[in-house]
Formats: sequence, structure tokens, C-alpha cells
Amino acid sequence: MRLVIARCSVDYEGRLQAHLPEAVRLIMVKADGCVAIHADGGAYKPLNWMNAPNTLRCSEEQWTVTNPSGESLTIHLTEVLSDSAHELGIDPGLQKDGVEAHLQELLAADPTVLGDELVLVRREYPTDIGPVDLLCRDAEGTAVAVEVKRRGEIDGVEQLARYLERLERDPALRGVQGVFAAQVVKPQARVLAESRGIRWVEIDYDVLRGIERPQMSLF
Amino acid sequence: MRLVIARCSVDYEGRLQAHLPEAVRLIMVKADGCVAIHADGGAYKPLNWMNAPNTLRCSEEQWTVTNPSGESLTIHLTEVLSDSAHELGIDPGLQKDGVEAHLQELLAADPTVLGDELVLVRREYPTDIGPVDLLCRDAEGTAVAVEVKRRGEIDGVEQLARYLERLERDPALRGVQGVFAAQVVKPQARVLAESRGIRWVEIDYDVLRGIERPQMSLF
DNA sequence: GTGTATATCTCGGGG
DNA sequence: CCCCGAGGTATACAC
Repeated sequence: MRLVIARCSVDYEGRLQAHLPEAVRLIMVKADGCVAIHADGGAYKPLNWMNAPNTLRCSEEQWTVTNPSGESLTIHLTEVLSDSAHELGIDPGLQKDGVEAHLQELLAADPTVLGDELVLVRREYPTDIGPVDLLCRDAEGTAVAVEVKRRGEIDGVEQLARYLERLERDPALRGVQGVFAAQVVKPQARVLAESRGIRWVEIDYDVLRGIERPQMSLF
Repeated sequence: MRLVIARCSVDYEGRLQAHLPEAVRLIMVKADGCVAIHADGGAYKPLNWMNAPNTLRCSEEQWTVTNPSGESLTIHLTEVLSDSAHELGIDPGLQKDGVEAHLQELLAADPTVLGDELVLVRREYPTDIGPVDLLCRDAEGTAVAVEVKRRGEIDGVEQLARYLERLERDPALRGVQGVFAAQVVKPQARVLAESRGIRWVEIDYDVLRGIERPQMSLF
């Protein structure tokens, strides 16, 4: 990784055109060839960047970064204040927990959290516009399609509504019900769900993890 | 801006839990207090980060970053290879061109690109769920609501459909038609638009810029 | 503050 | 390769 602190102006041309007036900034060049121009603030997003793969041509006062899709970044250097390189090696990567996939797993393991006597038919049940998170059957044998979100917002309800529209066309699933499950269901999403005849359920992630293996706490 | 190259392991706890095993990485601390942990690859997104405002407590071998919403980032330093600080000053900021706002401007200036004899009524026409990009009238006086996107995807069609549903309730706009305009309209968005009775149009940004001021090239 | 829409979104998975 | 969905999305803007 090469880190350059320099007074520079920058021009990007590609998906849009953008220009950075002259100022002192950090130019970060990673081992894979990606380049990022950072100011001293504004969260982690750089002012300008080019993702790998890139071709990098450096002269004393101008760098040109180009990529195969025809985008280009031109950096005019007027003063280099620092220039260093470091060997970092391959990163083992991030381990995550708590995302939607895990919620879906837990609900698949015990769909009764979503409704009495629900039985899982399959996860990622396919439709021609994408897979439904969970397809279940209730005690009467009625199909129940479940959309799982970490945060339940309006577009998640729309997504489920689209799936229901498709599933309804399958005679075997006629009369399919919808359940919108999320850790938090926003007010507007509740209203939309109800007006679409979709039931919404707020689920507690920690409780879900607890009841996932109840036998462990019982004995 | 402080730049530290160090062998470290990192734990984040907040909206999810995440762990980074020990490895050599760049730790970037900006003037506004935000912290980002970068590997030597993987575009501009850091492996882990904390946005400002933060409280940063640093000891020899452990940094703790916390924020007011209760998130925390803990960095265990096992070996510091480099540690430098640089004064960058306030950045003048990025100047952009070519985004959706500009597309909307150009289409407002000449709606006939979207359909013969369309006349603009107003931009950002308000509804109770948000503003429609353009409201026009055609030669017959029928209202036409236009949603402008850079890339036309399925949720943009849904958005327009929601607006149309609201506009239809206004007697003055009864029979309102929908036009979905984007530089590229994705296949799934086309299908959904057509099934919703919404016309879609792909617009060429460069051509649009050209015809914006035709008198300049004619004389 | 919430709610909504955008982003050179980024990133990963599946066909 | 494109398409699609998720994101600790972040960010700006209106209410």
C-alpha cells in the first residue's frame, strides 16, 4: 500500500464527470491497483476513487489512472509532502454475525415464531422474479410466504407483495398469505402491509437465538 | 489525519458484531474523529470503520472507539510499523456533473424527448407520499407523470406506480399516464412497467445535452 | 428528529 | 458477464 500526502487537483471522467480543486489530500494506492483520494473528514468515503483493475501511469507531476471500462482519473500533483509504501499481505477478512441471512436461518429452524403451527416448505422458494425467503404452510394447509428483513421498510413490503402476486398464479399455492418479518417494522411499512393484507411481525433476534436450542437451557 | 500501519485485531459491536483476526492493516483517523481500518485491497470500503462523532481512547496496545449511539470498535495493536500525522486543512469539495438532477433539468427543458407534444406542468410535483419528478400534459390534455432515473430498475417503477395511484385520486388529474425515463431501463423494470401500464423510455444523456441548446449549433 | 430517495453506491451470489 | 438483492449501506434533503 502506497500512501502519498500531496497538494493536488483531481479530475474524474466516467460514469459522471467530477472535479476536485487543488488542496492537500491523501492518495491511497492499494496492492490491487485501486486508488482513493481522501480528505480529512467525511466518513470513510473518498472524494474520488478508481476501483481495480486499473492501469496507473505516474509522472513527476501527473498521475493517470484508467480502467478497462473507459473511466479515468487524472491527478495533478503540485507538491508532495509525504510518500511511503508498506507491505500489508493478504487480509484474513471480516467475520460477521447478525445479518439477514442469519435471521432467515433462525426463522427457518422455527417458523412458529411467525405464526402458530407454521411448517417450513423451503427456504429461497423460487419465483420468476426472484426467490421468496421462506415458504411455509399453516395448520389448514394454506401457503404462507415470508419476507425477512433486518429493518422492515416500505420497499420490503412491496417486494413481498410482488412475490405474492406471482405465487398466487400457481394453483398449488392459491390463497397464499404474506408475512413480513423484521426486527423493527417501520410505521409506514406497517400501514402498507396492512393495506395489502400482509401480516407483519417484529422478531427479537436475541430471543430467537435463545429459543433456537431450547433443550440446552432446559436440561 | 493520522495514519498508522500496524499488526492488529479488531472487534466491532453495534448494528452487528464483527471480528477481524490479527493482520497488518492501515488505521486511518481523520480530523473529524472518524476511524477506518483498511486492508491492501478491496476498493475504497474499509474492513471496519466508525463514523464521526466518536470518542477515541488510545493506550499502547488497545484503542477503543465509541459513538453516542452505543456502537464500539476495539483495536488490539500487537505491532506498530508506522505512525504519522498530517495537516490537510478543509477540503473545497467535489464538483459533480451528470447525475439524476441534471437529467431531470434537461428533460424539464424539453419534455418532447419523452413523448410528442408533451408540455411541462411543473417539476417536483408534490403528492402526499413525495414529489413526482415531472408532471406534464400531452396534446389531449391528459396528465403525464414522469419518473427520472439514471439507471431504471424495478424499485423506480414501483415508486412511479405509487405516485400514479395518488395522482389518480385528484379529479383534475384523472386518467394520468406514467412514463419511466432512464439512461438504461433494466429488463425486469421493463417487464414490471409494461404490466403496470407504464411506458418506459431510454434517454441518451449526451444527445440530451446536445439538443438542450440547439440554437447554439444552428447559428 | 424521521422519512424518502440517491449513489461513480459497494459487495456478494446465482445464472 | 449481467442481474439482482443486501448493506453497520452513507448522504442529502424535505417535513
